[in-house]
Amino acid sequence: MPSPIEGQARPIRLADIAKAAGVSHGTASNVFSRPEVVRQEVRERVKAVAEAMGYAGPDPKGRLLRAGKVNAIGVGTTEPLSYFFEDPFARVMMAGISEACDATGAGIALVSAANQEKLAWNIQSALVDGFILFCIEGGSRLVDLTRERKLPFVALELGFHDETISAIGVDNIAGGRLAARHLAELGHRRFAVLSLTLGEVRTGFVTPEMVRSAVYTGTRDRLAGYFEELSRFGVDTTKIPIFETENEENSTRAGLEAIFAGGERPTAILAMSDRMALIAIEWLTARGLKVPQDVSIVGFDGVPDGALCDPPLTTIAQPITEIGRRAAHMILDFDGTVRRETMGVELVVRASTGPAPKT
Amino acid sequence: MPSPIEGQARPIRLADIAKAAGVSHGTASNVFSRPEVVRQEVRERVKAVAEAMGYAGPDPKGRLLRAGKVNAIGVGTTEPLSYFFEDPFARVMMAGISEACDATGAGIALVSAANQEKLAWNIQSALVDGFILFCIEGGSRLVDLTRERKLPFVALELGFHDETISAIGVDNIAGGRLAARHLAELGHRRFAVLSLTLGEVRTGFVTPEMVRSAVYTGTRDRLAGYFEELSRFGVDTTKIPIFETENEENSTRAGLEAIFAGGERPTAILAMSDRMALIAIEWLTARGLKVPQDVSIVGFDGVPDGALCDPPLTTIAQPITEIGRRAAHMILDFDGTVRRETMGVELVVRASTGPAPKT
DNA sequence: CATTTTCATTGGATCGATTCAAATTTTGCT
DNA sequence: AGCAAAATTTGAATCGATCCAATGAAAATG
Repeated sequence: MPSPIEGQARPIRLADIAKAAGVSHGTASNVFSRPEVVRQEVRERVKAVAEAMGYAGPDPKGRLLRAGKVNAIGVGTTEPLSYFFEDPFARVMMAGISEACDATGAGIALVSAANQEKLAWNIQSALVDGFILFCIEGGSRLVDLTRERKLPFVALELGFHDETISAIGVDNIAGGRLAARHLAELGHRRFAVLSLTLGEVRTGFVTPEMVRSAVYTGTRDRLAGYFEELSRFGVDTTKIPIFETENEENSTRAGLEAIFAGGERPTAILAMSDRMALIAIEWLTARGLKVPQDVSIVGFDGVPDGALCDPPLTTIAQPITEIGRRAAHMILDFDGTVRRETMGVELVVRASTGPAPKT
Repeated sequence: MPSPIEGQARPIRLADIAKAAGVSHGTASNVFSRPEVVRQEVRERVKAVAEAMGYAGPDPKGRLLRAGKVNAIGVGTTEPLSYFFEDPFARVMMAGISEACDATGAGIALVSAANQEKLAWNIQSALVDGFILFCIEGGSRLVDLTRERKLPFVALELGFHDETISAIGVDNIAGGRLAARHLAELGHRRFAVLSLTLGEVRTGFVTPEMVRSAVYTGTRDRLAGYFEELSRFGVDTTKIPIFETENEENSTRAGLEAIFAGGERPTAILAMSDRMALIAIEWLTARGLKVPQDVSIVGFDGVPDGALCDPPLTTIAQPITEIGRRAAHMILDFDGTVRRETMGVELVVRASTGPAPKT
């Protein structure tokens, strides 16, 4: 007798149905994929046989090989998979990607890996038509791996000097300037920067030397924007402490400790991500420093959380959803060309910035 | 002439490499998938040829057919894809699923569709080893479609009388009782219920008749839990208004309008989801009613947002992450058996509930 | 030197479908 | 009935790999 759990006796194939129904593979195939070309009587007979034999329908694995197209786009990162559901920036981006995929009926495959080997394998074996890459830390390795697949792909953040790959990002220099100008106009003259990674993952204060050799041009550009603008206001930018974090709690806190340990405390913090800015607000508040009365903070990204925290965060907003949408369309409507798009950013003034304290 | 963008001249196959390198396709295959069995000299030659010809590596499409296993689990819903990144409940669940997938190196494929036909096609053609189904509205159709695939699948929420499908859910009756007892003990006697869907999607007040014929036993059980417990406190449950919503803003607001339009206003609201509870808090506050001084609210789910809102939400917490983890493992370690797991729930008292107002 | 082991390589079979030119059957018309 | 046109059906080829039994070559053993 068949075992209680059906399915371990090798699954039924289309060929089995064809034989049982006394038709050719071709006809059997047509019954499922182009029913209109087969005579009704035959169609019904084949369907009945399929039903009776417990056929699961044409196996997508087989179809795929023939058809060539998966109809899914892969989204890759070196972070764990939960990043997609927990990080506010990633979530908004994914919402944009989802929108485009929903509209065309494409699926989304999330690809990630804790360790390097698995990452390689996962990228190499992902069943997708193209990739969208979240280039955070480890981004260049991710890009190299993906390039191997010879599938279309887009890097989010144009943080690469490599002009041969498609990418969508924002005007980081303009964003940096906007943030800096806002603070300078409020009278601030003593600053500190919470920076994203410049190259290899590390943590700590950054020297001008390191800035020059930065791998991530995105980080470098934001910094350049900050400094260009501050120079105009007569600020000596060489004195500004820059602390590189891993854009998470521990290293950001460490950075704040280090920055506020010095004698000349800043009255304004330029954070390269809302995430860090939010952590900074919390840290400062817990330390008894008022935001913005004692210290002003400007973030970068424009994630929804920034509007909800206390005080609401002044930030440089990226059109995150739109970037996601466009990235997805680049893959979905891939035409073989390399595209590099730079989106504009916007200063959103909320309550985390105020006039410099008079001292 | 070859176009400027490489790749449209039919991609290179393993067989091409084999021929060019003068080895059999068997050996060529081994070079990539079991390099240790081929002599170093040969291995290097083949790799060099592959490199020179711009071979992208063994195509997963081909490998898949042979190997049979995709190494990815599909997560299905009838909501749009963005649901996974925006809904707080779904996000926590996905985090649990992600954790399990990360640990085993599996990928996640998100499957959804706006319209019915696409849903069918997407489920039918998803390249996955099994499915986890978010059974919100339209759940039964989703289950039927998935069953056709004859792949392992798990329904989240045991909201189905059908005992032949694997499912993980919570003890809804116990949850209902916990919520009701908490409020009753605070002295409340006038209640209203914001309910999830009972069957077909609709909105409006619910009759006892409809409750009896509910398709979603999850909804029915929560209701049963509420009422059983309230009866013990001498509350006439037949007088309690039950408003069925679509678990989103508009219908929940409509429900509140309807409930508070009546003469006898409730002093306590039993919401079957934190989402509705949160909307209710906002609605009441905007109306000048104080939570919990005028109206107490208990949610259901235990999403993180509930702890952050004002006032923080008292709720029945499900072990959401754990449910996600287990669901993923059911697919990943599928052993052919049907499993139905019921998880416990917990009353989390925060500030949205307080003593009944003395009238 | 003959014989057994070990190591590499080969090439055919297979995974499960779709496609398409050719063959066959039906239908339509005179 | 006779014949062209239309509608169905067939079966071989293809998609791109992996697997494995058989074969051949080289190394180890008696």
